[in-house]
Amino acid sequence: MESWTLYTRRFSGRREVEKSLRKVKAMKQSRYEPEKVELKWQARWEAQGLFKVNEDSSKEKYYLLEMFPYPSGKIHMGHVRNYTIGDVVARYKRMQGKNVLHPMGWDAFGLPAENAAIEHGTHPAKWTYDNISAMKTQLKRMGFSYDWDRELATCDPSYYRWEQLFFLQMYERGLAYKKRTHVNWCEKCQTVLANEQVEDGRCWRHSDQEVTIKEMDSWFLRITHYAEEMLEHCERLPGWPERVLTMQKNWIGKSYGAVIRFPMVDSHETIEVFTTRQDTVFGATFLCFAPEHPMVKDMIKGLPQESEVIAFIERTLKMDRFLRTAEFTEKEGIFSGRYCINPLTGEKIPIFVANFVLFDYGTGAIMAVPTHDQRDFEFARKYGLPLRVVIQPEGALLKEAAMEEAYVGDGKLVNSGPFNGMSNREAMESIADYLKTKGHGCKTINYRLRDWGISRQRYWGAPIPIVYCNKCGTVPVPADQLPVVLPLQFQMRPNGGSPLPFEPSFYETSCPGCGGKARRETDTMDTFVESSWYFDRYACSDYSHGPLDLERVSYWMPVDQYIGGIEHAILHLLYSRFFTRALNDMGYLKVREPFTNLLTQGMVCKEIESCPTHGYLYPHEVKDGRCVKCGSSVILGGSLKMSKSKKNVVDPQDLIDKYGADTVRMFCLFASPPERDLEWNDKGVEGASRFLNRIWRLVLDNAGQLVRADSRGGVQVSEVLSVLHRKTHQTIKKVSEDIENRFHFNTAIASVMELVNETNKAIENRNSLDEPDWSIVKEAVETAVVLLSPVVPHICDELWEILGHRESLLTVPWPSYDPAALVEEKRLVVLQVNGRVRSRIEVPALLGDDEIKEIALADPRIRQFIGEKSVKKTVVVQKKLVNVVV
RNA sequence: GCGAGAGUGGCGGAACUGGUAGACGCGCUGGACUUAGGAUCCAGUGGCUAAACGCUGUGGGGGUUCGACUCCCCCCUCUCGCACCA
Repeated sequence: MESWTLYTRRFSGRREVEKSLRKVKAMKQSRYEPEKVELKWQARWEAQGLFKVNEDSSKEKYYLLEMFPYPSGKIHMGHVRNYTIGDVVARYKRMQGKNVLHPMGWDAFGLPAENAAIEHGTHPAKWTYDNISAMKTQLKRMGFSYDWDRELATCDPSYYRWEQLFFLQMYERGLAYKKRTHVNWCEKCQTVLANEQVEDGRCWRHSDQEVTIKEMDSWFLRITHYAEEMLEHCERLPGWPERVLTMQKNWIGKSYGAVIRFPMVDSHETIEVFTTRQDTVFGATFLCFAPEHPMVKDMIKGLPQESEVIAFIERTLKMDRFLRTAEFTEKEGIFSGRYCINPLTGEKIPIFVANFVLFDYGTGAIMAVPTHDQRDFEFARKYGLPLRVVIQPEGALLKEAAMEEAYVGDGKLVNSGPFNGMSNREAMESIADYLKTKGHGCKTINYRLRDWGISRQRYWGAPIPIVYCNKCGTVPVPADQLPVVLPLQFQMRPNGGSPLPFEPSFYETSCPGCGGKARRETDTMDTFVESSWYFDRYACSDYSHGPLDLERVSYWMPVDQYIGGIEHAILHLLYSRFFTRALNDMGYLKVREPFTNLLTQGMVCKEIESCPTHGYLYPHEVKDGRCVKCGSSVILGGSLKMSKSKKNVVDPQDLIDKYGADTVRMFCLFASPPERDLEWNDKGVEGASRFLNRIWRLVLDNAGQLVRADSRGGVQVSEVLSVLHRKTHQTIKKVSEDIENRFHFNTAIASVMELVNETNKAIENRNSLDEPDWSIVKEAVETAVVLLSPVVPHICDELWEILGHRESLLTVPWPSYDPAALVEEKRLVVLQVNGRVRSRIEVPALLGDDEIKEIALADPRIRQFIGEKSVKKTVVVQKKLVNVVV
């Protein structure tokens, strides 16, 4: 109240009011208004078609790709970070003269569309296309330099028709096949999951949903055909992070061992087991089957144990797969009532069915050697099965009755007939050879990788182009009848199931072979199929004569730099590598590896806050460290990946509205190097905004002098300006190297900040600067603007224009530094005594090491620390440091 | 358990092949301008100390070296991936 009267009284005079108004008006004109600047340049870039790119054999190509998004509704911070990193590289490479392909599209099939359709009474297609349009607007608002002419959506028939063609050709080549199997079933998704999509026994997208086993007919892609090659080629991907390669190698899981055949008693059948320890075969005292194994049901038929065994199998299969095979789960099994013969000892040994044996791995049956395998040991002890030591360690004597755990180390063979006395390592080979000559088995290589099950009982996916005919059986849809269009007139079923099996207008068809009545396949493909080749299609997304225009694809592929989240380290990347090989074999591609360099960016994290009674809290629900609902003090839960459920998300749109896209881009890059997790910090965003305001003022406050000054004046200047000149070129060097060698944008930005700080210092007394001085300042300012332009392209283009240029910085060549400008006429040399800094001196740069040493030894502070002691040694480091050892 | 990565101020992070530890930013402190300041500018800011290029300091302990955040050995903690794979 009082201050208001004061205010009005003070400004009551007319002249004062007018004066202040003029001032405000002038201030407004030069104020940095991000939205205005950004919209202006986005419109201009678009009008000029600046981001469009064509194949040009005279230029070196650079294919930069970021993982395309699922159109979930709006972009999140993870997208912003991923795409900002990509955009900086794309713009940088372009300024370096490369022909850069930088496309964007939509991974548009998938479950959330179906769920949203049910929830909101809409159609998955409408929901998806609405989301695409909303997210596209947001991506454009961020100023990313995509060539939108190449945009694709995988749910469009013009995309998935080619995928259906690939499927047919894979079917012809035996790379796609159908089989009845035990599949992972997610009740929430109402569909099958691939092994890779099961995490800890739960659905990869429903962490609260346990995956169960169901028997079902499914289509598979024979990814195992390329297992060995994909494993070997891990060595040829030096541009991939080591940990991703390790995960891929582990997933393929190659192991060397042997298949051994155990003949059954009272039957002509033999049981095959896979083992990596054929050296212990003489110690195999029983045999175990996985409950799923089809042989079990046949061999127990009519036995007194039959019903008991079947009950055990059914009970075991109902259990959660993860729990059943978890390390801490007790080993359980049941005697089948049948026996087989250990082919090397000739002994009759019992056959069990056991919960811990995996049907998916090896042959689904194992020989059990309780003395030398911990699992078998536990099982044998529980069921009172015999033990026989066949490997004796050096310097100890194992006795079966006294053993408390299996001995899994090396040693000499005992109880092993002709192999007694041999080291178990040698016996690996010898026993394998022996098995082979006797016809009992052979050496083999086993992979953990299974074929890729792609059948999904879903609506919102690409139909599998197959028809079932009573007469002709399974018949592929002829290529000229593609696409099998996913009809859009159906609604989702209320329980979430696919309408396709219930819609005769879809599944009723005629057989392409005999013309008779036939039924279409109603399963659709796993959406990972679409993302396994979208990067190829970007090269020619308008091509309509086939899936890929070989000429254009060959120009662009492989992707030079792929950028995305670590969460795709196995699934998407492995499938893409498989598809690339298959398409190469089918003649569609000339490359065998899709991605030369891979950058996996870290997650965007933020501190979570929670209340003991109200759970996770949004920031606005916390006041002074207390929950606004109940007043309890809030618990800080550490920094975790942003997620809606933890209420720690930051909506990029809010930030764009408040600070502008450039600030958001800048903070994402400045907060941490890309491969590390990014810790969100609202104050840090303000810091980024502040810096942009500083550089804005630097240019606007000095616009007159800067525009008038000569570019690159080389005249002799004052001390402070020669430092600035050097700093300018040092910064060019630093920024170029940081981007080029390691994508460390945080340090690149930091060094431009230093340059700006230095420039501000140099013009502190701007009235004393003369013409040549201003040309040095101009060089510094322009360099800062150019170097920063890949990071914050809008403000830089605006400043560039203010500085008197016409073109967008995207078309300006990346600057190179002048090595001569880096040379310093003086150098700071650190003087140490016994490794401790005791003094610093400035010496002329031309001075030799010997002279520097002399000066150092004469330095009063150094003399003081040497004192009475004698100098033992003096180390001189190339004009940088002198260490005197006493 | 196995594999990979990481531990640096109050915080995010620098220090690239061993050579001034803490660039840059945030925060904080003091000051300037201002009716006001959550705007802007200036100065300071690892700890200890009255102060210093004095001591101390990069998870802990040892080692190599004239010199170690950096290399080697042992230990601790955290993150991620894999995990009964026969």
